[in-house]
Amino acid sequence: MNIGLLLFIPSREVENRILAAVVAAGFEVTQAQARVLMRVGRDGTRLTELAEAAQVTKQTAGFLVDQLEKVGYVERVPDPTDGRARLVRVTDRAKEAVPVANAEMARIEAEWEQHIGKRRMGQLREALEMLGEITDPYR
Amino acid sequence: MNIGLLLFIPSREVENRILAAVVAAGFEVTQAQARVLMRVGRDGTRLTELAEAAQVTKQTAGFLVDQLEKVGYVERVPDPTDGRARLVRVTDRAKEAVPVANAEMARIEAEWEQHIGKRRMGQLREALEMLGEITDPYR
DNA sequence: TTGTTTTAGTCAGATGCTCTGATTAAAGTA
DNA sequence: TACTTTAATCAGAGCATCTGACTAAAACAA
Repeated sequence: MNIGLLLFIPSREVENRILAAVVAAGFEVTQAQARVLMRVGRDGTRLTELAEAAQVTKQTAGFLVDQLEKVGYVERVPDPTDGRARLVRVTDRAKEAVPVANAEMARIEAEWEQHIGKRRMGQLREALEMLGEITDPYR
Repeated sequence: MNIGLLLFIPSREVENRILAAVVAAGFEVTQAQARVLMRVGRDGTRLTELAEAAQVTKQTAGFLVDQLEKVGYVERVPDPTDGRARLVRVTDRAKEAVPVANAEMARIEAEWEQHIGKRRMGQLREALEMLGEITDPYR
């Protein structure tokens, strides 16, 4: 079986379940918004960086940040080091979603480990981290 | 690092590169169309089955099959066993894309094996196949 | 300093993919 | 036969994404 599909299936499982958990906890956010939100750093991140990290155009990132801003999950503040730029920052309200997402992620990992064993989980993670070195465009 | 993201990055790499190779070979097809096309079986597949396999609604599958039909990559024939249904079949023209996709897949796997080693590739595949047992909704 | 080029972001417009809800026709069932 | 389920389509809508054009600030070159 095609390794692309083998990778895709569990990755979608993770995405779907984490989003479902966050939505169930009362956060109204879409998959696309979440992908952008996930990439916002501690001290704020520029739109251009978000676009690169999420693999979308600046326009798309801007569109999604507009929506996130409208519902109060991010805010835009001026970048003190560059008059053209603004920093996107996660609000306290949105930060409350983090533990929800982490808990679901831990649950998924536990289920997987239960099924394939601790050893194989370790091998899986090791192989994926190394693959990231050659497939991740953001590092 | 989040294992969902670790899985997603190489899976996207595979999808992007295979699509790019197929498009470069002169086939005009989109990612969404390709995902449906990939699921059409040897002797034809019903729209409903395609929708399930590709994780989309029947309407979406129908929309994509319409486009694929328009450019001549699939055809719809009556299902002899059920008057309501029709079978979607891949045309000879579209079948020519298969070796192109396979060649690119082989190239990717070779690159990965070069980077992480044969042993880890084997472990990766084994772990993913086992994970498929609990995460793949179509088996 | 002034002029040119690059960079950060936005505006406008279009397309593509996906969904929900309603409908038609055939098949299966009581 | 009458009812229910299934396969597919029609109609309408929303979201995500893109390309191209633009503005303003910053960086750089002469």
